[in-house]
Amino acid sequence: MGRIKTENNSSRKEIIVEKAANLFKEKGYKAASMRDLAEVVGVEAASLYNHIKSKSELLHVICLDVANRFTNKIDEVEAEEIPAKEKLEKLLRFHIREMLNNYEDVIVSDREWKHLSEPFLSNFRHQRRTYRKRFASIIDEGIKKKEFKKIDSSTAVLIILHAVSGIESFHRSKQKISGKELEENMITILINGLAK
Amino acid sequence: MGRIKTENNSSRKEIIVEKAANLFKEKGYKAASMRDLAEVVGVEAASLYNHIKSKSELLHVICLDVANRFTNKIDEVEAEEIPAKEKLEKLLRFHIREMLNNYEDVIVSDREWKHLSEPFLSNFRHQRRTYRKRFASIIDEGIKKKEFKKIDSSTAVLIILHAVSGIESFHRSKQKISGKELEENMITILINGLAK
DNA sequence: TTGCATTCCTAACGTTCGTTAGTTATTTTC
DNA sequence: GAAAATAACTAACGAACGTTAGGAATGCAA
Repeated sequence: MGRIKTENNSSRKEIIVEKAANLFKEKGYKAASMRDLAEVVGVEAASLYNHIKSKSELLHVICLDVANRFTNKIDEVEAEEIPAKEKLEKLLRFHIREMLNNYEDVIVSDREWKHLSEPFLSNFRHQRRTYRKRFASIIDEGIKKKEFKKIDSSTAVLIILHAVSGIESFHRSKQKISGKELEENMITILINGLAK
Repeated sequence: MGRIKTENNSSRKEIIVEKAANLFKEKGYKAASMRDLAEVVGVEAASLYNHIKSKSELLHVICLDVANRFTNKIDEVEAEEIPAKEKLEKLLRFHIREMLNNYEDVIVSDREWKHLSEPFLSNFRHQRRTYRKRFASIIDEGIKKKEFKKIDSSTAVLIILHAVSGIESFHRSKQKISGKELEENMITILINGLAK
């Protein structure tokens, strides 16, 4: 009867959530069963319920954590008194680094949030919408101050956020370039464009 | 005992596939049940099996059709003798228009292909990889001819393809701008960048 | 209008799912 | 080292799933 190994000051629940994020990313929330998760954790399925309330709680914890990370960052960036272009770059670099380092939760949050149960679904939708509006405001600010071209800011947000989420494929591919190179490439393309 | 209405020369199977694409897009492949689909089609679940072999066949038909549409287009574009920049723009506009007009299948194919069963999964993976390589080659060609900046072409492909898939959120939002405007905005941002 | 193919229905199958109950083993606390 | 708390186990539940079997209704060709 081997127990869950609890190392690095992390509780058993935290370990389960971490393994769940990995599993949800790999198979999708619906396709990942509690028995799958149990096997990865090294325990019987029923034992998981000593640490968590339900499968949906796992998704909720993951999504909430990701949402809070990005909300905190945009709070921080908005407060700085720097040009909009720098604000955008800081935010963009944060997105890229999150996708390079903590990508499992981010991908799950991005892709599986629809399966959240109420009231968390409504909360998440609201937080997401608010975040995008604040992001668009930064771009609008840059347009007003002639730092950016006159484009539709919500389209720009849409492009940026989805472009970043494409870093997932980078993880799967035989990475010919480093994370740092990827970051610089993305910044260049998105801010300065492909054309010479 | 109401039959499936078969209008516009489309067979009953085609109608089922169409409704399935819509349902898979809305709920995800795994979360969408055959009973859900039956309800949308207006029939009992078992009746669907007079027209299709299995649930997974539906996904397979959708993904294969999308993959073929894009493969045909890149065949066409590659054959033209025009600058790489124009090839890219043509391809990009095709992606955008597909996402504006036939987006349901495209989204499902993009997001749910992992649930394909063998050998279709391997085939799809191969076709996808090949497509991206050909796409990257067009960009590399542009770099060599000084039409584009010196960037990593596979990163550029990654950004472009995922940026386009973000058009899905555009469908959901109260579209303040038109499809045509969206298309021009995306072309501008991706090819010329945000910065002025 | 009869005969045949098609399309639908009801009923049910075997599986897998998330989860609970009750029990046993391990760790922590004093 | 006994008592209490924690975390694992086995067994099983009811529900939902994809799918099949077999029969009834419908549409089409003669």
